[in-house]
Amino acid sequence: MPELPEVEVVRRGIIEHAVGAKIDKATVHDVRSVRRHLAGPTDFQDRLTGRTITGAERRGKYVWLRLDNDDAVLTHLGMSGQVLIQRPEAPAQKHLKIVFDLDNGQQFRFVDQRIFGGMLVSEGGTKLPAEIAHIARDPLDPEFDVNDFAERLKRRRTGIKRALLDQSLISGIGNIYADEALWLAKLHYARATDTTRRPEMERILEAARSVLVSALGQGGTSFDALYVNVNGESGYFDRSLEAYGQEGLPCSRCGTPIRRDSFMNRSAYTCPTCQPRPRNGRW
DNA sequence: GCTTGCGCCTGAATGC
DNA sequence: TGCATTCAGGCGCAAG
Repeated sequence: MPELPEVEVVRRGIIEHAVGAKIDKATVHDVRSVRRHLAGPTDFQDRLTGRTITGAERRGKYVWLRLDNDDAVLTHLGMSGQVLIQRPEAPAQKHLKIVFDLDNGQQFRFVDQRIFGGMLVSEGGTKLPAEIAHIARDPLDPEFDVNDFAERLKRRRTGIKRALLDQSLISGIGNIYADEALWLAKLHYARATDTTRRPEMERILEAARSVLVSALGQGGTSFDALYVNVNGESGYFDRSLEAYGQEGLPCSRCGTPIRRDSFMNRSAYTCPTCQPRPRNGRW
């Protein structure tokens, strides 16, 4: 599934292959992929026709195209979304949802199997679309404010993993990277946020940056000239995961079998030795 | 205002 | 073998 590093790869690919191009025609093949564009698919298409793409920006796992009239095309890949830049004659993908015919001879294609992702046009949204004003900066963002994050984390009455997954507090961290970061920081997911001390918090941030940077290094390798890669697989899967999905396998630090717990209707993987469950933990 | 849980969606994996 | 059920995941929204 696409995580922050893949989204960043998409952004770079768009800059390389689509910025400067005019959208001759926009076609919505599945209305569900524009369900967050409340004015509907026809309005979505009309607003894009004739517009020139002037840039691509990212906040967390959202990426948006800047248009020459100050509108923005906000995109989220969800669980299974891909952005491809291909020639029109390339065969249509099974789950092709939205196509922009560009005047540079290419097509911008949005493909999404599970339809958790989608696109919308945000009026005047080139700087930061209003629809995602609540999304916090990610820990790699130079303007990420550590003190502000620490303060808000302290005020929470919840567990640390829930907090890491809350995109309004810190963005770009999904279930996989949350588990990896917590393993690296040697903290249990149920650690209460209000009692987390500053050094622990900095350990978590450092760990989160580390997994993101490492994945970004991997993700960047899989993109070529005509294909803006988001193959639906994280580059991070290329290197071994330490905790996520490793149930029963020995922890690489201490050899204790990794444990899987049900958590928020999902999974949480921990090393029971390196990441002992806190006495007053919170879910 | 904050926290928690549901529902969206498909296909692979699993169970009977 | 074939059908039915479960699971995975990010995020918006509603309920508590």
